[in-house]
Amino acid sequence: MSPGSYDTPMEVWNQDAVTAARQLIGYRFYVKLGDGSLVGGVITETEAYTADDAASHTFHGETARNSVMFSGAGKLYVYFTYGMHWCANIVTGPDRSGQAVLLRALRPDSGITYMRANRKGRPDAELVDGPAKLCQALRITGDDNGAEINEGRFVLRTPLGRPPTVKATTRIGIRHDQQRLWRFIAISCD
DNA sequence: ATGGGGATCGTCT
DNA sequence: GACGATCCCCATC
Repeated sequence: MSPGSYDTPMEVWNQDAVTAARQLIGYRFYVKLGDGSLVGGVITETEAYTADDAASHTFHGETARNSVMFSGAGKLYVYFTYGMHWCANIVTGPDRSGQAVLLRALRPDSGITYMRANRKGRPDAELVDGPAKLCQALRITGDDNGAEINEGRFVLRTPLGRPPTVKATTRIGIRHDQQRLWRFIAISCD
């Protein structure tokens, strides 16, 4: 695949979560600040969650918390966990199928100063190397649950360089369906 | 370098 | 009432 031939962000999130999670590695995710500047970087780690997957919030059907995952692709699903952490997902297609891609890590390329301020005292290598750290660095909270990507303050863009090599492994922190290799990690990435 | 446990509260049974 | 799609600190090697 040559530069310029990437699927658009909308084409990516309209697919099922597993396909989208793999493809999103190398895409770029940002929050737009009030002054128009971007904070974020290259997506280097994702996980897929589907409705027939016991590890997913949607496995037991629609509830108040997970309703955004059933409300159409291209939105942000943000949930609160362990009494203190936020985690962010991109809802994928098919619409209303209860699927999403957890954003687990970025390689920062914009707004480092903002991320350092939100992750005070942490070395640069630990600014956005986990799902809750990512939300902390970009100040994503429950207020952002349901936000439409590329229509408001959240920006998803195609890769700049060559597509990365991607490795699939077991997902982190789950008890059920550990045999599914639905965690995707960038090995080499431009 | 690696591993165990505490923090902390919304969500669902 | 139990447990989590986690992180951080501290102990130990």
